[in-house]
Amino acid sequence: MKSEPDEFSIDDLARAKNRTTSWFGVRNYQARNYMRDEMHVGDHAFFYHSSCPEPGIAGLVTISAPAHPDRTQFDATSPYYDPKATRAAPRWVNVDVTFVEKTRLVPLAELRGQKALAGMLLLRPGNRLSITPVTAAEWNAIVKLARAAAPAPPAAAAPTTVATRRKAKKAARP
DNA sequence: GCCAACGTTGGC
DNA sequence: GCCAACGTTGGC
Repeated sequence: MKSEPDEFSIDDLARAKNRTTSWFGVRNYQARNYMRDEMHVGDHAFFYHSSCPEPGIAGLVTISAPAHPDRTQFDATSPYYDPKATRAAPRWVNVDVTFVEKTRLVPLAELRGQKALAGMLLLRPGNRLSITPVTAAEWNAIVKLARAAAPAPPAAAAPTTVATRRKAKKAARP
């Protein structure tokens, strides 16, 4: 489950009341359907930080309430307001998620390097879905990764190319 | 900030 | 139902 940490991070969830939040704001039918049809109380999920300097898996959560109408769709002051949704016929639902554990940040690039995750939906090129299913094998592989030490960073910075030096020089001009 | 890859909208 | 235009996502 993706969230932009600027909006709501794993630390925000850890601080939230009952360490729980409604996963509001999903406005994609496929992602909604996963919450509505596939996610059950007690299921586990990864908390993924997206659209940020270091995208990747940041922690583990559990589903603590089944899908119910997303309140923000009725709130005209919310960025997630949907004028076509009515209380009689809500269009958007969300589950509740509860904090389980903050892990080390497992970067997207590291996930991409894992053979065991080659088929993972999250990593599929062009994938934009904010909620995607995880197989048991993928779950286990990632939890193992998260518990392992982070791989050592490269010993030295990448060598500067002529092109990037030119660019830097150009940018430095008054 | 750029851009590729999608999803949604709305005219026809 | 088609499809072009437009908006959004999200990595880089």
